[in-house]
Amino acid sequence: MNTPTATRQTAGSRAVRVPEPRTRDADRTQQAILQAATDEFSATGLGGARMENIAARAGVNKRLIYYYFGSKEDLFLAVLEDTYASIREAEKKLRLENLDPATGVRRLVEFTWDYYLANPHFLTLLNSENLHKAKHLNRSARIQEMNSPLVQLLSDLLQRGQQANLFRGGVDPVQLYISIASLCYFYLSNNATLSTIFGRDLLTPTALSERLSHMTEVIMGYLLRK
Amino acid sequence: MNTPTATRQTAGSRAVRVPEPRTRDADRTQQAILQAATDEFSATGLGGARMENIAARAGVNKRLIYYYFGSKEDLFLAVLEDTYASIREAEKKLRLENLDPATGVRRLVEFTWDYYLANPHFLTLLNSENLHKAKHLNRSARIQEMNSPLVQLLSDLLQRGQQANLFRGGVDPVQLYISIASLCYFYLSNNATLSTIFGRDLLTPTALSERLSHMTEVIMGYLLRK
Amino acid sequence: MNTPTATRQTAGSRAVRVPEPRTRDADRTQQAILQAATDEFSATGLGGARMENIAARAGVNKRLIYYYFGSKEDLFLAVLEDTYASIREAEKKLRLENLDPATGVRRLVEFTWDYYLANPHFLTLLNSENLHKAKHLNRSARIQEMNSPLVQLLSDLLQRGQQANLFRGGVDPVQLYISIASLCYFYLSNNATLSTIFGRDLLTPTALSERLSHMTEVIMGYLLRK
Amino acid sequence: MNTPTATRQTAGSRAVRVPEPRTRDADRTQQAILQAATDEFSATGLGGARMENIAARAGVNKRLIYYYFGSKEDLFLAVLEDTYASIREAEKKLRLENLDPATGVRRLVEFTWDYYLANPHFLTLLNSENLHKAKHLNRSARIQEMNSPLVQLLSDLLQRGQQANLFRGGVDPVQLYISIASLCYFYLSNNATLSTIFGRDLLTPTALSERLSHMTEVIMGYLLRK
DNA sequence: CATGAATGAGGTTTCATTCAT
DNA sequence: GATGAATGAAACCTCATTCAT
Repeated sequence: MNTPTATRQTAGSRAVRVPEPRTRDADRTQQAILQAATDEFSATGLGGARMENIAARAGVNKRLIYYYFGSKEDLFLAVLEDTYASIREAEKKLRLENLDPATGVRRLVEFTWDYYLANPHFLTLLNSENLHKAKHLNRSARIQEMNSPLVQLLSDLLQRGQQANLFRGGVDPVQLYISIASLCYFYLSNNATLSTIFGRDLLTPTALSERLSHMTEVIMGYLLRK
Repeated sequence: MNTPTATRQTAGSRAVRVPEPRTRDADRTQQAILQAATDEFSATGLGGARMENIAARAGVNKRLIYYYFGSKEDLFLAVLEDTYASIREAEKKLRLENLDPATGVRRLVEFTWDYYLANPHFLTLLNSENLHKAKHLNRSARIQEMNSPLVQLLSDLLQRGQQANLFRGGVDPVQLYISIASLCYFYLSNNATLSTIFGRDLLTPTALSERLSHMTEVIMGYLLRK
Repeated sequence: MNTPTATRQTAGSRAVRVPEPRTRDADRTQQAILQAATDEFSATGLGGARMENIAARAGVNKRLIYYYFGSKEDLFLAVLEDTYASIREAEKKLRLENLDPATGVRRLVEFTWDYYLANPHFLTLLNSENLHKAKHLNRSARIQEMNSPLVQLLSDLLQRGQQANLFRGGVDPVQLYISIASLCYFYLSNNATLSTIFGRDLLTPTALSERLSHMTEVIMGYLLRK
Repeated sequence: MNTPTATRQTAGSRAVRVPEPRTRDADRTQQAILQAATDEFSATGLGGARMENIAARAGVNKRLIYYYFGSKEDLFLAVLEDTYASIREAEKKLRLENLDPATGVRRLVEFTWDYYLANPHFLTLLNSENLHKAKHLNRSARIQEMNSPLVQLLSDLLQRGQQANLFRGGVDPVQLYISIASLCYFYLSNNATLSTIFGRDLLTPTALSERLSHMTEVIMGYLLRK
């Protein structure tokens, strides 16, 4: 999404045609549809999304969506795949292996937070997919192999930190990864109801900055040896 | 709708019945509808829910739903109100003020985890409402006054813990409450996609038990003075 | 169709609601839809039929068709069942068992001819169903048990005729029944292309009368002992 | 359509090619389309046929069909013309005039039966065209002049048979021809519903052989002098 | 000779909702 | 208090066909 030159494939679902001779328009059109679908799906969920709106947003004929993506659900999967591809690509650009353990973990928390903040559709799309028990993702071969390399990186950080006698031992990197994601995700994803319940705007710059500090302290307070 | 004199309430909780000569059946029917709606909404989201299914689940005529609840969105709000009322009621039964600070916080983590586990619809319903930016809850006067008492309880625990030189200072109880909720909520709410991504069943008894340990350690590791 | 008082059931397919309290309107509406569907399906085939047209012909809302009949294919099956029910009912009114063998067979040829002439939709509907390899009828329990009683009657006639030394022996009643139907059916069903090929109007009163004579002679010429 | 100079023919038979410098591929492509269209139309009827499927079956681009045949209905007519051309060609190979009258008639029954058995699409295509009241054939000059030569041959056989005092007199050859076709056509065309109704597989080798015997006896029993 | 891209019209079906009793 | 009958609007999707190369 952010990298128009990357040969991002919408593939995975059957009906998608991969343009061999690389006609300019076809590619651009597919991108436009994908972008529009991302917006619509993230704004209203799978059930609430309207193919008509997606077509309008993309500036293309409704029929063309079916021509390229087959069906609403296949399009949804394509959007999910695209969304995951984007975050995985961003993750690759972190160079955690080059940082000292404590800085590395802090960097990871920041990255996760910033990414969710900058890509709110990521949260909504995942919520939709979870409502459907991941039935679309489970059909995708590509996603399964996109297993987050972060877990490996995190695992390395933890080991290095422990060997340096900085971090506590026995930490499951998957648990930690989920916890970091949890702290960032929930705050932003449930912001609307939380704000209502607590009667307090959670999205002011101050609030956001305080949240990041708090999360970092929670994670580091847990990890660092006493 | 045809009976303008009928005090049709969009409400839902048992206690708030109109003092007219109504049979018990009316109450039971409303409860059945509410329960059916909770199931349907949590299973498919607001957009995906079908009034027909709700009527079928409740074993009543579709028209009755409109008679009692006015519209689909009003029904959704009633479900939300009922859902919040239930968790608030459960929260009241905790007696954190009688526990020492560390035990109290641990107990709160457990309670949150257990409640989400036992009431999965709570997570889905909140996700739906957040997708809609809390527009239903914002219309409800009842909800807005239902601030979670846990924040106050947590605030007391934190103060007691700090005074006993057990807990670190400067902890915002709202931030901590949100963090506890985050750790429990995200793991369960996003279980489907997480399981797919990590290729690991996160709901086995062992996995659940490990998660609870991990979360408790994260929270206590952060809170306890070094 | 011809007998509005008969408790003709549109049943068979799942979605059909059988009106217990026998509301007048519901029954009349279902009949109207069935009649309209019969007309539309027989005029254009299953694929060519338009639900919109059926609704218009019946003077009801399109949605109502789905309310009563579930889907286009279920409606088609209901039409087929209704069509078969009608011809079976008409067949019952023949009293072949009371006629002498030769007269009985002649009467049967006449009946078949007259029925096809008076109910041209019967031919078209069967053609459509055969195009679909009887996939709708095969789903119907009712049809299977409606096995033509005519075969039994015909069998009796053949036996009586043979015992009286009038008819030849070794005649399979099913083969004969199919042959009688063939002679009538094909002439009428394929009339359009036959007329084009032979450049001769096959539907003038004279032509029809000649056809009936010819068919009767063919059948009797075959059956009667030399 | 884009090439007004191109002598695009709605025709279909091989011989009628335009004398322009065309490669063999063009001819082969047209044949492939025609064959694919025959299969698709006979399988699903005119209304049910999909241009997309025809293109896929023929292994050509959809646009090409329009280039060569103009429209779906024109293509359907081309298929009909091709189908009729084929049966007429087959009929020419019969040499009934060299056979004695009784053998000739028997041979004709056999031929008709065998041809329908070997070319089931013939039946389905005719049914479709009859559903549309022969509106396509009526537009074709070629078809209208293609009177079946069998009628003439049959007429001769009848005359010879009558002169030899073998056959009964006063038999209209058209009626007899239609009857022969009827007996063969209906059994095969309506096989699906008949099998369902009678609960008996009508296409086993034994059943087919018995049918041929029966039909031959019916026709000969009618024709032969007593 | 051939094709991928694109479309407008219209198809079946679904849905929340209301009418009439 | 309760229900079967009925509907208008709009959803997803399909189809024959044309555009541009």
